[in-house]
Amino acid sequence: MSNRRTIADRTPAGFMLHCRPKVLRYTEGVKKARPFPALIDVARRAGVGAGTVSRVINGGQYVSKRTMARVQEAIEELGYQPNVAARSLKGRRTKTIGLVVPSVADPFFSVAAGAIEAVARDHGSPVLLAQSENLPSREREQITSLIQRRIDGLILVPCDGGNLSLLQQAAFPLVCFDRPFPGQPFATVLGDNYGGARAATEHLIHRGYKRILCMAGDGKLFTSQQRVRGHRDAIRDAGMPYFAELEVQDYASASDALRRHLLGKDRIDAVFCIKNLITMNAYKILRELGIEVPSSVGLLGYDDFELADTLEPPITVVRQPVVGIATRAAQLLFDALEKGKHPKGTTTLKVDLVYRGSCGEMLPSRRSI
Amino acid sequence: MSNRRTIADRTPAGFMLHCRPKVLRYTEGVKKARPFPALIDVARRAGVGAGTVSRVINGGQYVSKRTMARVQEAIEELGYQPNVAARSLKGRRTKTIGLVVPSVADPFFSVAAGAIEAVARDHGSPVLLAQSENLPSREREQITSLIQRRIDGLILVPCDGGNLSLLQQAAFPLVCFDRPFPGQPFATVLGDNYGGARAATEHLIHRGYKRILCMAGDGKLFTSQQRVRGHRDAIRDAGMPYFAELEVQDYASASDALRRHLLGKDRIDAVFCIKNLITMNAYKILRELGIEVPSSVGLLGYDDFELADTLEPPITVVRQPVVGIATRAAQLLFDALEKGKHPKGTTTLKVDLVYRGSCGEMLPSRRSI
DNA sequence: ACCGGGATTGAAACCGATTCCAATTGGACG
DNA sequence: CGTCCAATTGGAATCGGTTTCAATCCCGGT
Repeated sequence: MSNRRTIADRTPAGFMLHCRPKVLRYTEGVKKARPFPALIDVARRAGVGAGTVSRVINGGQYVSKRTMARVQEAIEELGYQPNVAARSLKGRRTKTIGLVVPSVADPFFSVAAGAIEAVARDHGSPVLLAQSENLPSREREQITSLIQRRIDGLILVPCDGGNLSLLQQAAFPLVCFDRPFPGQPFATVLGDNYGGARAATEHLIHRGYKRILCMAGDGKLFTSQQRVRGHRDAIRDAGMPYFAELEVQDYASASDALRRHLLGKDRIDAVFCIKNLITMNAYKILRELGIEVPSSVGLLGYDDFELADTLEPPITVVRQPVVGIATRAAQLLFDALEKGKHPKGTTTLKVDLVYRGSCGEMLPSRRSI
Repeated sequence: MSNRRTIADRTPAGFMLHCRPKVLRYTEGVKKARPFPALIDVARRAGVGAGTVSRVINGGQYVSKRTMARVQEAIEELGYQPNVAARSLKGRRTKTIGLVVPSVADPFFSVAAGAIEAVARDHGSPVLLAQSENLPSREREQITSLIQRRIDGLILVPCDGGNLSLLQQAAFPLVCFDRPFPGQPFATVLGDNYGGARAATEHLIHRGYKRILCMAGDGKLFTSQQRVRGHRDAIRDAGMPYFAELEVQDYASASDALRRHLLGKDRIDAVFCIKNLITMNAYKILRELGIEVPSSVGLLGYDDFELADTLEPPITVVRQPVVGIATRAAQLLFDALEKGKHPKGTTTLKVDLVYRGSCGEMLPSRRSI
């Protein structure tokens, strides 16, 4: 049985053809099996118009106390929850932001995601989470999906410049995080990769290490490139010879390369690891080979990690202010959204060199870069 | 020149009063500054009706090849992106799921979140991420926020039973993850906490340890309780005496308690840590005090962690199949969404006891529980 | 030229909010 | 008690899609 009602029920037949007026949207008494009560249901229950309920929900300007109370009561009774999708259709704001990271399982990005969610929540916007896996095509899919959901703004760890047109068309505020957008002046927040790596290598040199192996991970990534650059410049400025073979630019061969350089002739006497997991891996290998750290070989890692201070010896690292970077990025985004000040330029946050002992330092301490 | 057409053009004036027809929604020539082109823009560009464009987008049933091509072209030219909010308003599906975890910075949950996002993406649904911090009030806020966004389904790590009514009213599929919903038969996926802990303690006992300190973390959490229960039962079934003072139920006093029990009289000879971070902390303290592991004191942790196999000695742990649990939860949810089979009951996944050496085992190996 | 019927198509209702506008109400005041 | 102005209020258009319905098109068959 259909509860659909057309004008035919109320209009003389002759009118039908030329003048088909709007049908009443909700027919009283007919209970639609809607999962959630809608605003109109609240309105009817309180015996007021839709506009009035809307006004009550949005701060209650121009609504009498009595009406307000009645509406509030109806809202309570029905357990009314406004539909953000409908609201944003008219209002142009979804109160939702997007976050695209390579992988949330990565401790760096998971901590960042946590901090970003916290800021977003304080502003009443949940976070739509997407992972790009550092794949341009995946990134594109994810951004498209977020655009179709009309996010108010996006925090992105760009892995590719190819999606520029997508982003330009979208025209919502964008903040890049950890990496800049290739060749574009989008707002960006990141740690001082160059400075951190440079200070790290200078430290190694200063401690007397001469042949430093640089384990760079994925050489195509911006962070990796910057850190390698800092490393190279430190070597050059110290007047030391530069050896191309002492840079390992990919994950796959990293372990083998390290082993080779630790055992063959022309042995290295220090390892500079450009990322978390690489450092841990290098530590494992050094242990496995029974090489003394720091006396035979020095070890220095980029990114701090749980237990870095507990290993034997404790590992000296460059520590990025992850939460600070993430929070800053989120704040920039909400400044743009709420105060309209569109963020531009790059914010580079200082990093710390945390002395712990894997390069032969005495006491735990640190220096700000 | 307007080709705006109201019914007035075709209707005798007298009809107007009683029968006020709808005005055409878009007047050509007036370019609205809309951030994104809408379906109607595509329709006009292609010279077809809105319905036709909609049909093209949704699979192209009942559309001629020629029209189809024309519409596709218009979509390309305008860079049209459908508005999911508008779509879901009518269609009742937001193609978005919610995920509420205590904290994404926690490695356990970040890995889980990554796995869940991966499954969700495969189904074309991004994930709305929310953190509860294990606070009931926060959990409530977050769930409310997700409901207002009309998520299709929710994966929840419940920290409180107080939000039941909210969830019941919402009536979307819900899958609990890592913990059950207190007193409710919602679908749940978790590891075998009881069995894992029991096997762990049995192992310690079997290795000859007699006085085992159980560091339980937050004793109010389900996982903690289950594991403590497994631990107790193992002790009881071994016919060993049970000492209440050997259970530490909160984080704050954990370190002090451990130190006390390691140094005072009636010393313990093993530590069973119920969570990741607690294990790492215990390891630090054991090291700091110069206590030999496993000869003086045995150490066993719940949850595997990076470097557990590299510490000296490598740490024996109970390993949960995190990705498996998370993936299963996500799959249950999408089964519900796509195949309509509403999930019920609890799925308990097996855990592994990974023998590494911190309890005096010989070789690395493992046993499935 | 006429007819039946399936393939296409456009128009308009509808989803659930916001917002503008016009109408009504209420209170102060003369 | 009538006026006037401001505070309230209801109604309708609108956002951007989906979906139903009826109209039209196109065909072969007669």
